[in-house]
Amino acid sequence: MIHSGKKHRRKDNKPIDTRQALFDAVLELMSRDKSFDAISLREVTREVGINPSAFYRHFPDMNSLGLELVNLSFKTLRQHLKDVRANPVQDANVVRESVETFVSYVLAHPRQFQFIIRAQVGGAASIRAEIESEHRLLVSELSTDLARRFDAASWSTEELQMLADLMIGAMTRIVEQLLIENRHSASQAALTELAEKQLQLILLGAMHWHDQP
Amino acid sequence: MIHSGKKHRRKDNKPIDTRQALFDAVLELMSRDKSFDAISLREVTREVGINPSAFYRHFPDMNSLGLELVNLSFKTLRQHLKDVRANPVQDANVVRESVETFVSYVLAHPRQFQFIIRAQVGGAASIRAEIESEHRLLVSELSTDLARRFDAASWSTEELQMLADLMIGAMTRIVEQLLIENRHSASQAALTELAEKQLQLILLGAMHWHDQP
DNA sequence: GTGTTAAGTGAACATATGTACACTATAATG
DNA sequence: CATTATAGTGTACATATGTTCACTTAACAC
Repeated sequence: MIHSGKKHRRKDNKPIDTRQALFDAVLELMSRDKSFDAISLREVTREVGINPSAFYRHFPDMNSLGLELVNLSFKTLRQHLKDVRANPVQDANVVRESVETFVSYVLAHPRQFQFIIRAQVGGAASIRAEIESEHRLLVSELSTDLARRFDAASWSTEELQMLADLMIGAMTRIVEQLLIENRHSASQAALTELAEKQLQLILLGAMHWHDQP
Repeated sequence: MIHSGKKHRRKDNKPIDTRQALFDAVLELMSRDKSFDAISLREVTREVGINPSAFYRHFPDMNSLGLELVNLSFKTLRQHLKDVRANPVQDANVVRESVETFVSYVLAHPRQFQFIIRAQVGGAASIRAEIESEHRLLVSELSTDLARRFDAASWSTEELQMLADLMIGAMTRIVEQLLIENRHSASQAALTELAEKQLQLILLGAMHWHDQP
């Protein structure tokens, strides 16, 4: 008999909690100086407090866990960016505002970003590919945003993507330093200011990009 | 008795070769979809073809091997950059020339760069710290270069470092895509052009950085 | 030559890993 | 209430790991 309806769920949603706990365990382990593919299945179940065999009730292997975690992380990130876009900054200093809210968001979800950043270059090809495609999505979204702010006629899609890629790249590196290097608030302020200046410089370049044909 | 002179070496320099072979083995293994801290000591010795115990004749543990590999990789990279600086580009199109020679260099030493990029976020804190300090060195060197090309009076050291960091960051991301994503020459050309445009845009921004006080 | 020292071997160990299988408990469904 | 599918347990096994120790080998210094 094939179940076409909903899956069975406990009253207290225990299975879902365990699933989430497995995600959390991976994030927790990675926040303790480990790359994703150096984390063993048994370590994860140990962290959660379940039997190693129980892992297979939720994922066929660690790689699948990783892939789902990528999607999950990007989904929340994309939702946040959507919210930010929904009420755009009125202030004259758009860059300052944007960078600051983004930095706060990163610092509020450090483990998710740490996971993404490490898995992006660290692990298996399938996971890297997934992150790469999510990254491209972000670039596209930003470039359509930028299209609205710049002279749409003179900027080609490729140029806009080049610009968006540069901006996201700069922010990615800021995030890396924010999370991996050191976490005292002194350097956080410095990094925020660094990000602001770098983005401002990029925008300045963009404003003069089509000065001489 | 303490040896103050040279160490004993075989006629055919075998010990040195083995040491190098251990480095090579790590690079080779990392080029096959693995982060540094997911590589076992036994894997490395297996790749070289020696007994696991023999590893300890050369390094106390994998971490030390990693640290030395970082230094080695950056030493050759820094030497290359020094050579490039020695005969500066005469051409009007400095950016194009610089990017193209750098991309060729990266493609000629893919495994070293792959190692650096992966170890930078992947592994143990000590290795990350070592890469971070080497990175800062590169930024400093570039910023003194830039000081010569820009109006030295109006640019502060911090601003120069901000600019250098942005440029190196952009190139780092290009290297990542060059090595990790895909390696067909079609995308290589596209990435080279992307790098050129991004650097040009950054320089454009830098030229107008002090327009309005 | 003889002795010394560095490099490499082979076997052994305690421990960790992924996965399989039979099992128990429990929540939802009929 | 009886059935059933899901989540989790316990055990087991083959395999992999880091590290140790006693050993062989071979190059160089004398």
